[in-house]
Amino acid sequence: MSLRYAVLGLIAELDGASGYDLLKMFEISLANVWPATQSQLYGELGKLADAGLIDAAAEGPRGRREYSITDAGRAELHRWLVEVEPKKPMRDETLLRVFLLGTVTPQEAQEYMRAQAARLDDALDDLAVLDETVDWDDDDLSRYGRLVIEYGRRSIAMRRDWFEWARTEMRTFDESVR
Amino acid sequence: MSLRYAVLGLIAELDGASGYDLLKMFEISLANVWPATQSQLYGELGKLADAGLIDAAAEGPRGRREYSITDAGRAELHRWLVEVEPKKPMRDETLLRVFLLGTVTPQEAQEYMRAQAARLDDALDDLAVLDETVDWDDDDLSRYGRLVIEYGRRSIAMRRDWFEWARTEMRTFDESVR
DNA sequence: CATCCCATGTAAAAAGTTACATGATTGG
DNA sequence: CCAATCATGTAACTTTTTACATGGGATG
Repeated sequence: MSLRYAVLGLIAELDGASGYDLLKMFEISLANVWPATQSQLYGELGKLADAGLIDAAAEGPRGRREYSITDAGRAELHRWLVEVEPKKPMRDETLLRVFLLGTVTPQEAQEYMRAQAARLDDALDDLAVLDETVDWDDDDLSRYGRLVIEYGRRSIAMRRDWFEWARTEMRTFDESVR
Repeated sequence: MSLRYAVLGLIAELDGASGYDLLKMFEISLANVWPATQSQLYGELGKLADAGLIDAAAEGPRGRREYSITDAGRAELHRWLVEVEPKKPMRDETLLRVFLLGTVTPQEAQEYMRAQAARLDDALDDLAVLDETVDWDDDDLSRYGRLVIEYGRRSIAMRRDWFEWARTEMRTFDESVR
């Protein structure tokens, strides 16, 4: 159900946005938070309009349709944000691989861990560049967006450190096997 | 496609496991890594058997069917682990909420952040208890499982710290608005 | 006037969730 | 013998992904 609130929330913050505008937001700002495809987005816009949570303006220039949140929509968004318990069915493919790393040779496992740490190091660099490139405004989206970027930075740094730590731990496994 | 390899990998490590045995593994060890329901699991076992990646033994005591990995299955698991690039379409509902926190009052936002930090503190305590309760064996699954637990611990600690940091950051937003 | 970007929509498939359904064996 | 646990299977639904399809408007 979160997609629904992601869309509703974006419309609340970006009044008068079109499906296309929202799609760009999903691609840029929400890419690492709550990705959504064009297909999902337009479908959800239809459902939100049917439910009376958003209003669709008449078609503009290229069939463009601008949306704005209704009072009912604002109330529903608010309810979700403050009342509904977040649930966390987090799936982590990288961790799954680590969990199964006992099925390959120690050399391959080491190499895997090393490559992951390196990949995360690169990601940290990219994030630093991004942070300097983007000119952060003072609107809500930018301010909260910056907090989310910092979250990403800490998350990646933590993962990198863990991969390096775990790699040395795994070396002690190999020794005990020998 | 990862579910397929989660199942295949578990069978590789726990030779002769039944669907039921695997389900317990998903509930206990993989709950926070790659959750799967009974429904998904039995379906996947059928597909893996059809694809020749696992062998199903004849029915035992209570209709129990024991699975073991085939050479083709082991090769396919290996290929996935070392050759296929992991992809990370991570969705984070909590982060999505933070992203949209500009739509509620500063007081409500503060309370949300505070509650999240507290929740993560509790989770850290639970994890410490779990770590002391479980008696870790020396098999692959236990050793790698411990690495994954440590990942969880670091991840939760990082999140807690971030929530506390972000909460104070958000207070400066409110001041500039006033 | 062609190419890029704006702009929307739908169909089909894969993945994941929830619920229902059934029966055997073991331990107290 | 009764309850808990072992054990499997399927149906219906929701969510997510991938692909196809179409056309208008701006810019060089």
